[in-house]
Amino acid sequence: MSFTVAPPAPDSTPVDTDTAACCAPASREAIGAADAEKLARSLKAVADPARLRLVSLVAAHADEEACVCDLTEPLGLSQPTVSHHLKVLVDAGILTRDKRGTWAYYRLVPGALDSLAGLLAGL
Amino acid sequence: MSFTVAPPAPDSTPVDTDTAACCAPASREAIGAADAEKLARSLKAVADPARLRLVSLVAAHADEEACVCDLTEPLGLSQPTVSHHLKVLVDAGILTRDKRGTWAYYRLVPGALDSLAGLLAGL
DNA sequence: CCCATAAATTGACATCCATCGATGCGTTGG
DNA sequence: CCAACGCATCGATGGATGTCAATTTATGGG
Repeated sequence: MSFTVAPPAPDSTPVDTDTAACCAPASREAIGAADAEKLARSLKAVADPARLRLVSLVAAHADEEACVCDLTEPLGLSQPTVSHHLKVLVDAGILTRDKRGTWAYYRLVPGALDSLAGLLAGL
Repeated sequence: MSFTVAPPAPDSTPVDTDTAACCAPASREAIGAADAEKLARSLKAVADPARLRLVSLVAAHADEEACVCDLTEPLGLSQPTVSHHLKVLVDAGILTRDKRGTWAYYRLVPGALDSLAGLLAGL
């Protein structure tokens, strides 16, 4: 969604050519620093055992939505910790939060994981 | 910490969760704790701007291999830092190292990124 | 031999991060 | 109106992590 793989910078930076020292030159453009940082931020959100299990637990639920009370016990973590991880996943655009009454229901953002996986495979 | 998170049982189908309290029950099994930790370790290796750019730079090279001397300057990081990141990527099975003479050439492990992406998308 | 180069290792340091207990806020039910 | 419940936030803390300067190791050339 927000990741533009194409480099927005037309290159005021002279991409060298002078060295040609030990290796072959680049055949295509690599990822830009800004895109790398953005992609890394998204990957960091998923690169945690607890958060991976949270995503999996939410995806495994029958109607693909789950409340915190259902996620705390199978993880073996305290309720504040689970809330923290869920907030990270929501901020990263992986999950959505929907508070109905006393409970907060989380569900997967459709295509979010696939988008991440696609960007990773297309490096 | 009243109980250990990782059961000694093999990883395939460890838990049968009793039915939940407030929400719908799980329709399929979620990822196990051991698998989550292993996947998280691989994802952590890639969840860093510098390492993402390293992977991209290596992949972008003409013969898909690059030495440290070619990677230090475009990253804007010191040589020890680049060496450190490359070691992380090699340890994670993303890159391979091949020292020829004075130079060390790094290249992508075929299918490593796709495998990671597949595991991520299949959560 | 000795020096120059390439890369890895070490040690130190600052920052980030996962985790918890305690607390606050909003909702539900009696 | 008040107690109970679900969840978020706060503050603290121990451990992991990214970064660099200095040093070490290994290779090659004069």
